[in-house]
Amino acid sequence: MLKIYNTLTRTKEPFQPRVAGKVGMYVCGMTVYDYCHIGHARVMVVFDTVARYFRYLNYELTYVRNVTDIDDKIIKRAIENNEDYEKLTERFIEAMHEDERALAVLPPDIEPRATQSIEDIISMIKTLVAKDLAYVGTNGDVFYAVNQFKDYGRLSGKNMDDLQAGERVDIDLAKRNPMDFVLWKMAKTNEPAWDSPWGFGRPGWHIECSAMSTCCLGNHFDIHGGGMDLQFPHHENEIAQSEGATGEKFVNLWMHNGFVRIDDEKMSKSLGNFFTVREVLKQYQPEIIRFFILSSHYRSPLNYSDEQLNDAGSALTRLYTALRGTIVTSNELIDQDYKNRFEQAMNDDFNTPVALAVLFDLARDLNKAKSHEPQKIDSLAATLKILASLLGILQADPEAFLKGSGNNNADNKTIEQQILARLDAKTTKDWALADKIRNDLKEQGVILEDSPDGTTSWRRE
RNA sequence: GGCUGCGUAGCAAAAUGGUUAUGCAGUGGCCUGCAAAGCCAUCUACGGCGGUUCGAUUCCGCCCGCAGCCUCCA
Repeated sequence: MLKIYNTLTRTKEPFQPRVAGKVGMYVCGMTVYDYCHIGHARVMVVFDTVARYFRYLNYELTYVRNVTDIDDKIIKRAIENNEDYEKLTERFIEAMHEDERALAVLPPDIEPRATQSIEDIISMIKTLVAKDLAYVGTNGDVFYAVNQFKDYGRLSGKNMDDLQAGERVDIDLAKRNPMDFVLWKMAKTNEPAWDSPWGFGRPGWHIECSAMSTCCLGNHFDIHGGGMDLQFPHHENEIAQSEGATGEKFVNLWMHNGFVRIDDEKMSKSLGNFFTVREVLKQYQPEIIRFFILSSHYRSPLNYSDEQLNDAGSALTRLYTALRGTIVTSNELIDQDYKNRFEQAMNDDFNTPVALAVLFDLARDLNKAKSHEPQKIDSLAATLKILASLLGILQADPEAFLKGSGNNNADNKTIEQQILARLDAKTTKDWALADKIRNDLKEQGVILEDSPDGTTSWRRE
């Protein structure tokens, strides 16, 4: 039985789909004005893994992840770059897709964009205004009247009075209540704008997600996800908008992933302490990044450091080494014990660290089978590869992974030649020469491994 | 100040009211010409103080420390 932690109730709940056998999941995606950093990668990988697991459990999943392609930051960046804002967003959407593919993140089923959903957004705002949940402020912007929505603050555990007691900066006098938030923002000269009953402008950030999610998945759907920081105010506002407009319950289950940190501090654009995915990819194989992300539970903080990435690389190397030389053919050989243990881990709120631990136990068994019980090799290897596929890892050719890491110099052909030379030296028992060749390669980051059958395999460290 | 959450061995990271997590690193052994890889064995734990309990790292309370949200942020 799959259990998932629900932010709304702060407990793990047995997962109950709204419609038997089907799941609708919406995840807040990127605002595309810059390259994705490792924090964004975490969202993509985490929810990709969730999506893979739902499909594995035979749910008919509709996975929606939006793209925010119009907002203040985009406009600002476009002006800085002296670039058309649509060119800018196209560029970064393409870059995002490249990063996704590198990280083995399967594309969502639907990827709606704010600028392509303007009609839906306007119609939702109209409804909110008609229901008196929204009003036009003194500056012409349309605001949501937070006081009109009784459950406001429930998701994030905020109390309205406490919030108002807090020191809020820049209270916008156009609003009736400082907590009210923008639904429709009037355009300044030369800003991108769409016509609306309130004049030319653009949607506020929160409304687009309400409009796009309900359009794609219906007024009421199963799962809504995103980073922790979106809990308040973004998701709180989404609930107020959607439930306010439709009069129906919006989402059953809210999932929030933890942050990536650097030196125990949140990685974020505003702090400037972020690493982009493509930056990290220059140093590490993409699968190492994915493994690193899955090596901690999705709700825990994840500290980013070279040491951690290197460890992830070593760990993956161990798994691929176990898989080396095996041939995976059929699914029917899958080992039930390991499958059960793996599913148990994943069923417990997607506990990927435990799921990975199962894979390591499996790898040890596989290594043992290689020397003692060859008849078990095929089944164990198949089990390892199939279970790993649910996490989006171990799908590459082991040799390709083991030889492919590193940013070093020696080309494969030279390495192979050196190995042949060393094998000659070994047959004449010229250990000095054999060891010299091995050491020279080692200095270039190439590790040699002699096998009992007289051949030598190699990998990059 | 209010509200969340966290504090596990050298590092990372899980589970659990009494029994091996797991990975990397260390130590000893097997294997090897020597290595590497692999296998076997093994050393480092549960922030502090109280309480509940036959027994707590695990439940409860307090304290200390850390992070996040309360403003755009995955």
